[in-house]
Formats: sequence, structure tokens, C-alpha cells
Amino acid sequence: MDKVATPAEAAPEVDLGVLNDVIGFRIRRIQNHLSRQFLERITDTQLRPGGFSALALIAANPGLDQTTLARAIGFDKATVVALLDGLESLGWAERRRQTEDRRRHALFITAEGETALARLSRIAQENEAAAHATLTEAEQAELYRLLDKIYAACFSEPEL
Amino acid sequence: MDKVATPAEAAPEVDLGVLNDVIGFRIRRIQNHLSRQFLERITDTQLRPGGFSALALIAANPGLDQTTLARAIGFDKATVVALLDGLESLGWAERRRQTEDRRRHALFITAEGETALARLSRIAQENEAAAHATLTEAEQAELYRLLDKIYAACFSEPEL
DNA sequence: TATTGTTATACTCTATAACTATA
DNA sequence: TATAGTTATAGAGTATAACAATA
Repeated sequence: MDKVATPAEAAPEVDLGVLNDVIGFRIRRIQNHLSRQFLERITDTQLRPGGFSALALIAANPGLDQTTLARAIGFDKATVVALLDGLESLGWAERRRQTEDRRRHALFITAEGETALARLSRIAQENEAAAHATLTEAEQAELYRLLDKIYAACFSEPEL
Repeated sequence: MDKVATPAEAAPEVDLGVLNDVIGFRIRRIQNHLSRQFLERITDTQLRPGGFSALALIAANPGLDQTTLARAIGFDKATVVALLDGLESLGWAERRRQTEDRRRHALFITAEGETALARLSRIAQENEAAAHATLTEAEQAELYRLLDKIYAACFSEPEL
């Protein structure tokens, strides 16, 4: 027994100091916790981080190519190759060579993939149940709006 | 040239599908981007991820012990050891054996550490400039409130 | 000449487990 | 017997660079 403590046990009031105004800090704390717990819940699957996201995006965007997928989840294209190898060996997704541009792979989810995705979605929801429960619907909508606004802003901002 | 694309270049509208309602996904995208960019901005320092957070928390909570620090930043206590070794070798923080409980180390920031922290804070602000600029003060306050609410919720929720 | 996807590789990050010293 | 911190280690995760096929 020596795992990373959940925030629950953290309790002791720690002053955030200058981190009070650092968005990245607040976000990372939550992200760390959520992703760690999510991965624990799906240890039975051979899924790596990003696997769920990749599967979900393929499902929602049939024919997606690998480069676009890589950008959407913020990974390197080489990392996506390994991710897809995993999804294919599970029989959850497949690559089809595009005829118009034979360099490209069009990605599709399989029937088994759909089943797996449904289960993973359910687990993701359970994983975030506490977070969802603590927000009203309006608050949740507002949170999404603000996060999307920030994401988009990382955008237009060329590099600076 | 083959680095991970910034969201700016991502543009192509990708449907989020079931990820639409997964907080972790939205958060991760932003976090990935912010942390990657932050680390690029401080390559001159020998700072590892979490180093800035650790220094800031030590500054704001003089005498903090390592276990509490580990919990606050969501790291394992063993990871914190390495983090502190780094901060000490830079001369930015120091460990002092507590007299009441000689097992514990009380952590303190040094004068050089304060200088470094000021610079790092400035860089962090620059790094998030686009994000801050896109939000009104009210929106920013609301975002912090919602994120803190979620973080606290990961709490009370024992384990489920 | 540029782009998609691939391979191979090396490196960074983090947790685990076993240890010590104190309590 | 439990806790704070340490060490050593192994494993996961990710990017980098060089390459093949196609455009």
C-alpha cells in the first residue's frame, strides 16, 4: 500500500500561492486524477491512454485519416500508429487504404468496436460521476463552453 | 520538422462523438498543449514537470513536508524526492530536518528560489496569455470555481 | 519536392517495492 | 507497528529521426 493518494486523503489545506492563477495547475490536478482512475477501471482491456479517445473519434468520424486523428487527440503521428495497431489487433477498428490518395488510411470502427465503445463510454461516465453530480446542468454547459473557448484560443494564437 | 501540431493547425472540424460529454477529454487536450508549451519555454532550466508547482507550493507553505507536497501535486512521494533533489541542487529550495519529528523534512524556498519562482510565474502567465485573454474576469473566476468544485468532488467521493 | 504512414530507437516520466530511521 | 523519506528498478509513454510509398 503506497499508491498515490486520492484528493480525498489530501485534505490538508495547502495554499496555492502563485499557482492560484495558473490554469494549467488546476487542470492538471483534475486530469491526473481522472485519467489514473479511468485507466484502473479498464485494466482488463489492452487499451493505452488515448485509446478510448481514438476509438470514439473514429466512430464519430468514419473515414478519418491518421494525421487528422493525431492532431485531434494531440499526439504525434508515430504514437497514433501504435494506438491503431492496438485497436486493430483487438478487432475494434480497421484501416482501409484510400483509393483517391493511396498514401492515406481511412479509419473505421468495427461492430465489436462499437460494442466496446459503448462499454468504455459507460465506464467514462461512471468515472466522472462525482464531477458531473457536483455541477448543475447549467454549470456543466458553462464549463464546456469555457474550456472550448480556451482550446480555441490556443489556436488563433499562432505561436507568440 | 515533425513535431506535434498545435491546435491552430488542427482546424479540421472533428466531431467529438461520445467524447462530447467526457470532461477528461476536454481537459486533457488543453493540458497537453499548455504543459508541452510551458516545458519548451523553460528548457534552459533543469526543471522537470511538477518542478514549478513544487517550488510554488513550498514558497506559499513554508515548512511543508514532502508527503503533503506529494499529495498536493498528485505525485508519488518517491517522485517528489527526485523533484526536490533537483530543486536543492539548483539551490532553489532546501530540506531541514524537523526537530519535533525527526522523520520529517520541512521544506523552504531560498532567495535564489524566490527569484527563479518570479521568473517562472511570469513565463507561466505568458504561456497562458491567450487563454486568459479570451476570458472576461467573470468567466475566469467562474472557471476556477467550477474546476475547484470538481476537484473537491473527487474527494468526498471515497472510491465508489 | 512534399506528404502519409511506418519503423526503430532512445529518452523521459512515474510508480512499485524494499529499505532506513524515526516514532 | 506505523510513518517519512530514500533508493533502485522496471515499465509505460512519448517523441525523434530516418525511411518507403505515393502524390
